[in-house]
Amino acid sequence: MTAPSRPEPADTTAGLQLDAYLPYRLSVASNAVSRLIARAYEDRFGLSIPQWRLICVLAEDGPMNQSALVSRTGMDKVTVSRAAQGLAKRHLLERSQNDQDGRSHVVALSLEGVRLHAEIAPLALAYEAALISGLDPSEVALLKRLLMRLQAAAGVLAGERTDAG
Amino acid sequence: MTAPSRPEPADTTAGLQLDAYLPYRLSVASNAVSRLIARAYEDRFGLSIPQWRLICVLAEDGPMNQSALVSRTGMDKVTVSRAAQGLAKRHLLERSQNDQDGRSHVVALSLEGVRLHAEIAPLALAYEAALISGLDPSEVALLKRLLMRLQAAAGVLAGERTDAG
DNA sequence: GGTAGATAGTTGCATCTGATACTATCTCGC
DNA sequence: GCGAGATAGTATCAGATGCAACTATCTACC
Repeated sequence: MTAPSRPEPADTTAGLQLDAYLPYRLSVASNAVSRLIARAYEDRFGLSIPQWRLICVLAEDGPMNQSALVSRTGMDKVTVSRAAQGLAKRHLLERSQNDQDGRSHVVALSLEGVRLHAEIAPLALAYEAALISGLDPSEVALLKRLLMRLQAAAGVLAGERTDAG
Repeated sequence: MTAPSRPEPADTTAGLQLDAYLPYRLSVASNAVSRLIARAYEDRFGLSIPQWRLICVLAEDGPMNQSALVSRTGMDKVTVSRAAQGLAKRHLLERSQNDQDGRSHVVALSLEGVRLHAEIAPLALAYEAALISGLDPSEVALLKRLLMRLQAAAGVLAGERTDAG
């Protein structure tokens, strides 16, 4: 029954500990990795993360219009628009009229863009390898799977529209 | 041996696939979760993520000065300063002079801040529970461990100063 | 074939973020 | 105690971000 002169701070946390809180761990880890990667691309190639993502997708899947890039990358359409403008200004990609639809342009990597992608890809893979060095491949596979699950769960909780409409 | 008229775009990816690229998966998952959480705190309690983190740390560990908050949360000192100012303006925390050091102030949750934390904590835990529902607890534990490993690896690669100097 | 609503993409704006520079205070060595 | 350098915190500025509004074009229906 003695009231402690200095109450335990832990008493007030109601079972919540920031260090063990998944959204916090996720955000801190992602920020650390993103900062690392963003700096590497920016310093060496003058590319932002959105720009690099567009290059990757276009290299993987070939030409497409911007709204396809939006759904493919999950980025905002404004982000995609500005990234594409920056890349076009450096002639890393080309926009051609879409005969089927006057509103949209078909975006494609230029030869120079393809060359840049081929140059960066090994570096990107090296960064990934360095990050996961010491981890078991099965752990990495599980990690990626869990991240996709979390992303999907967050989308559902945010009231994301699904195909079922 | 016939050359295809439309070359395989995958040929140019040099082994890199964005969807399987860990930094990408991490960033997308983190953004989805962060957006969800940030909206919940902002809409219901008018709190930003940095502000919420300060409240959590102060509730857990008790009063401390801002630089301790910086090292505890890993956030920028500017971010911490602004978050603390916002909370102080709402009287959710109090700043008192530090007799030992005239430069720093001791930051502590007010009674109202403690009450707000106690109110939000269950919601925060509910969000986490919803996000990981369907996952095995051992998977969640592994996920948190791997995220900390990645964060540490990114810090090392970024040339982060360690205690060893 | 003309009008209403949907869609592609851009621009404007308000906010957040972090790097830099600055003030105030502390510490150390003389 | 006094000056040089370190540290706590704030102010200022530039860039990134995303929402909302806008233009241009397409589609559907009458």
